[in-house]
Amino acid sequence: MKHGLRNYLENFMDKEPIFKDKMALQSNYTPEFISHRDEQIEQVASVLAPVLRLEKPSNLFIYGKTGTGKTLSVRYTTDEICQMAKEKNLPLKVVYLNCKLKKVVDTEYRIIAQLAREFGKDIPPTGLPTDEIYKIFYSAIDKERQFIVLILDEIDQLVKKIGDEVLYNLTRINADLHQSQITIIGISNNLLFTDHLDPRVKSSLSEEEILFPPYNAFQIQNILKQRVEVAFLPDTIEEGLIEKCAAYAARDHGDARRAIELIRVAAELAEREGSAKVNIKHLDMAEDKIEKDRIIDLVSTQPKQHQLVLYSIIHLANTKKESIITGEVYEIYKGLAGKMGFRPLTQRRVSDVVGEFDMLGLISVRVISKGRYGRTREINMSIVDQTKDKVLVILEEDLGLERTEG
DNA sequence: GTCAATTCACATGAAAGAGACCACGGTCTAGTG
DNA sequence: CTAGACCGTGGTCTCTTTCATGTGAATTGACGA
Repeated sequence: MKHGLRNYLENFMDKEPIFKDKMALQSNYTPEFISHRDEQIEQVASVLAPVLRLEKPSNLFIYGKTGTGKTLSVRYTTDEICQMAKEKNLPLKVVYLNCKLKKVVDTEYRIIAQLAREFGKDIPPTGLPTDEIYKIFYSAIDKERQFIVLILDEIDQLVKKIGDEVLYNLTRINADLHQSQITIIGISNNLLFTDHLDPRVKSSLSEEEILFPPYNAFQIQNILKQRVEVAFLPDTIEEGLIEKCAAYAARDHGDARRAIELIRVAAELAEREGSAKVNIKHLDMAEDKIEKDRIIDLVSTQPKQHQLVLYSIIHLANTKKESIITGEVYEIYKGLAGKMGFRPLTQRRVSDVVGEFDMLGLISVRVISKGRYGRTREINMSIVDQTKDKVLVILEEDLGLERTEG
């Protein structure tokens, strides 16, 4: 056994490496040049540039689908401006906040606390009244003259979670500041995001707007080539693979991030397999793996009660041909919960849980009215059978259930 | 046959409670000089 | 005398429950041709 391991490791060392610099495929990597976004970068720059003349830039709202280079372009531009400001000794500070990172920012309190922390204030994770936090934050930024650019990435997530009140407060903050000026850049994946926003917030947030269109297949190809050159050793990628990969990614709305992840995972698989080249087969495997990993991760991190609801749904999906409705799920769930000694949640709650699964893309849900026979959700599994079985096993393990036949 | 009323089985909303967590300030205790 | 342990208070956060209201079309039943 010991020898086996040693052999394996030695083997691994001997093998031809595929990666040269894996960093270039990480999602937080900033390439030296950003392709196909010149126009947008220029626009961002032109909005922010006044800060170099000590004028407050307009608030900026940026939208575009995932993986269209929004974050990258903004960070790139702000970095440049920051650097220039530094050279000229201008008081500029850029704060970047990704609202998607749970646990960091999903309440009003936490956002402001996080912001205050950026300005060197130590704020407890909880325990203080919210307006106290605001006060601390205000005093933190207003203690010296400075320009602040606040980047709120995935701002749609934020509003979905806690509403637009924070944004309202933030956009109005300038009125209360004597020394400093704050500019907000909102980045959203959701194109329709501004529609259900308080009009006051909307108008002040989107003084300027920039749209990031999705990349087309050709552009993704370029980007991939660029990254691949940095990340991989020469001759490790099979002919035509990049094109194929770009085509995959372009198929689902031009997401460059996905394309890069795809090729990274494919290469990892190839490496593990001991293959010297990454080929189409690996790419296909990678596509499966990414999806599967995502789902499995999602499922295993759910709370027990949610898992049980999901288990009930899958169980029903396996035993029953026609589509599933909420009532059935709840019945099964209640039975199982009772058997396992949980106190079952109310139907109201389960209804929401089902909705959450829909949001996560594990199931797809449609509200239908069956006339006289009521109104309910029609539930369909949206994960493939193979993965579904795996999920079922995980759920059974997590919940300590016996395998139920059927 | 037509049309409005009814009815079902939940969906969807709002509010509020339970049980965590945490900071802060006051009080108590034990250790130190 | 003082540092640290130990409360009680007041605040937030998350997950739930409770109570209320909404809803879309199959079904029903009254009505007129």
